[in-house]
Amino acid sequence: MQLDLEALNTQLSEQGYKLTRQRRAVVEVVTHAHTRFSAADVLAKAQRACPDLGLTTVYRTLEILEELSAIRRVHLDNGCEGFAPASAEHGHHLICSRCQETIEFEDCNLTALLRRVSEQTGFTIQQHWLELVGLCPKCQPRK
Amino acid sequence: MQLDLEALNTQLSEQGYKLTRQRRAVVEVVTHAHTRFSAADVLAKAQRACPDLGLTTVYRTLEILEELSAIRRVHLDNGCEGFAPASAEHGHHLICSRCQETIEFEDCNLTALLRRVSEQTGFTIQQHWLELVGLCPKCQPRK
DNA sequence: GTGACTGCAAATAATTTGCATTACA
DNA sequence: TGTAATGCAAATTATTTGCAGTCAC
Repeated sequence: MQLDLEALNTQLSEQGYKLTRQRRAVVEVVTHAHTRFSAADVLAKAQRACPDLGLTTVYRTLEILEELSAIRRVHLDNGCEGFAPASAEHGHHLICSRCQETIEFEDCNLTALLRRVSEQTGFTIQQHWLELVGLCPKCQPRK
Repeated sequence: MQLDLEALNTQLSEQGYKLTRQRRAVVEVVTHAHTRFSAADVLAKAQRACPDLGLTTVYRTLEILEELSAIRRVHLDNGCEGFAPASAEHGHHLICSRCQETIEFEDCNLTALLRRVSEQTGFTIQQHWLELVGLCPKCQPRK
């Protein structure tokens, strides 16, 4: 399920955000991304369509897109953060450690686990963060 | 299961690391931590015992402790990273969103989930990252 | 026309590195 | 004593903010 460029532009507009050239360029890149990305990654790609785009605007736009749940924060290898397209209401990401391909999965049936941990610790669990790393089919060694 | 101060010092020593005053102070703080912490947190606490400790050394020591699996990286709310004591070979952390109390749990029975995701996507899953956030018993509102 | 949006440059913040000095084993 | 470890200051890197000019609606 890929993010829809038009739908996202419409949503921005409906929320009162102006559809500037810069925002369109960022949204274009983000909706077509099939890997996780950093703000700098977005800048590099979006500048092809919009050369005068600045990094500040990328940060500001990513912030908006996160609010709209169009993207979600993920972790990059260096420890700091990046973003990935998010279509599901509640989803997690699976990232290829070799080619960085990133896909979203909605199946997070952690109910039993959460209940056990909750019972054992007395904690009330509010949120969970789950991210999987592996090798996508293309990057797996041939047998 | 708490980290053992002496055991960790011994381990450092056996690995060829010198037991300097600074390292002892950092290890002391880390082994007694019951919340996740940043490098700056460690500096502040460890300086009580070792006033001339520098932040650089804290970073360097945390790096070593991570290699030794005595601590594990976790995520802080601001998006960047922190550390938490790690005793289990493979564990995850449960963090109180109010008081920051952090405990480790080893139960991560994600086998079924991992298998499903793997089957659906064709990915070979190598690692998983799981972190839970909730309210510890002390911080839960009274009924 | 006007307020939201922009880029730039400067400010923050977190972390890393170079280097001369110090201290553990 | 020799080498690893240290603190400091400077360098990097990531991100945020202030502000004057610009543009979508």
